[in-house]
Amino acid sequence: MTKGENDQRLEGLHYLEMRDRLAARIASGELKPGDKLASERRLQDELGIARGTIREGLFQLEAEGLIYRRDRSGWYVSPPPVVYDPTRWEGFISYVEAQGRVPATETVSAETLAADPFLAEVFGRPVGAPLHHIRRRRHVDGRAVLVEQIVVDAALTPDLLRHSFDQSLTEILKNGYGLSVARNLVSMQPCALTGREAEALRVKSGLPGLAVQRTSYDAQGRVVEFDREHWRHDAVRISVDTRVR
Amino acid sequence: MTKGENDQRLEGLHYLEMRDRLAARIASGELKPGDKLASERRLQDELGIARGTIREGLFQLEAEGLIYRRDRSGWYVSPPPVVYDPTRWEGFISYVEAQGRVPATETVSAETLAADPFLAEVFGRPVGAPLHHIRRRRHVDGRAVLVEQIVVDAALTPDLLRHSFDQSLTEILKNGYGLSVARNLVSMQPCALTGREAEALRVKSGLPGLAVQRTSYDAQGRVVEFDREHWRHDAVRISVDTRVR
DNA sequence: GAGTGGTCTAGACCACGGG
DNA sequence: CCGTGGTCTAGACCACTCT
Repeated sequence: MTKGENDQRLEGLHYLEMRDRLAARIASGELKPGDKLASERRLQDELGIARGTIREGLFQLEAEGLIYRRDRSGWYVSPPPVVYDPTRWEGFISYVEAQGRVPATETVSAETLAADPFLAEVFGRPVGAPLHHIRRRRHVDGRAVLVEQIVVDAALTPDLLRHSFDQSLTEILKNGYGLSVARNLVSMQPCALTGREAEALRVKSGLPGLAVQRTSYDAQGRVVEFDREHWRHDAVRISVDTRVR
Repeated sequence: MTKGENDQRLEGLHYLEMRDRLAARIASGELKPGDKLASERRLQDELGIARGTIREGLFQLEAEGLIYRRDRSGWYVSPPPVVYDPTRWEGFISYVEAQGRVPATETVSAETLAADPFLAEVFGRPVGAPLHHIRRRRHVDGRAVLVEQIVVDAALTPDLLRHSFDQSLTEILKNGYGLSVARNLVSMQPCALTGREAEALRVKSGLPGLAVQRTSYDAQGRVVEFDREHWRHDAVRISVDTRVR
């Protein structure tokens, strides 16, 4: 504390100090998206701070979306988020590409299940009615950013599961079944990624995320699609443009 | 681990174990919104786990929005979030009350400042044009849930700062100046509450939050209001209902 | 096998809240 | 003033990744 060697003087709290210093190096462009940070034990030695304190600072930067971790590999500078307008009926693939990023989709599972009371209510169908359930994981520039579970009414989309869902579901519904969307009901809430979602995104349980739930209706008021998405919190910015009713 | 005294056996990781146990007590209703948890040192003794590990579990529950802390007072069970539709031109006060909760507003500051280049661009006015800046803190049931900075064009709202802003700004703009909103551009991003925002909300720096930015236009396309809000992540759920263009 | 982050312990002192 | 959470230390071992 009394050695004036570098700029090592710590004015305030150690972890905020180190957070600010790293944030400045990222903002200045000295550290660029994708760059790997020094390991926690290296930082520990360099800064003369206990590892727990180092980690406290790293968690803050992670919460701010500036850095992220790859399990047991290291800490990396985050790429910029993609902008997402959940009210628009255009697919993930098209808006990610429009932003100059590389999207990818993986189908985790696809099956037809009987409607439970909640989904029966959503679709306005009897309990037990067949519904297609599709789970997908989606990537931007090679990083998994969201997992989603889509439910569609099997009565409107016979043989849907014969398709490949690694491409655009939007296109399949439109071209294959003449279904298009006239209205979206979207709800979003910050959440913690845990259990199945955390595993699928390969993040530590408890990382902040964003849960998005969307119900899409066609012009006749039928539910075309019911979608639950879990996003990495640092991967997305929501943007909505609306006329006031 | 080998004593079968209670249900104290730990199957997995200690902090996830304790998170799940507390989450279950909250879900079951044994712990209700507003209830205070046992202190960290009490939990340490009761569960036979180091305090750092206890805290790790508490942080997870905090990230999930199930509990929150009052600085150096203790941990409490969170109340349910309020539902917020940022595209609607109705005030905080009315939608909070409509949900059976008690809103409150505090004006932190109100001043007229010259437009910087960014705000000049937003308002389509020259740099240096006078803009009213209003900072407010808003509460639900006595808990501070958001801070906001509102900017309005002084040319459209002469003498605006003579009003009290502890009431509805919506009403003032409509009744006092005939300004109403036809279009909203809203952008949201998970963030970390730090510095000024964290202080104002009296939360620890680094707590996850939601940053909302809204630009409101009237029917003539003039910018009526530019608003930056920082919410506690556990206090709000966003809901949007739109027709597809 | 070496290096990384992930988990955990057992202490310590501090700053602030509230009775 | 006491109890609380907030910060910090200095270790340890584990599970996984990467090469």
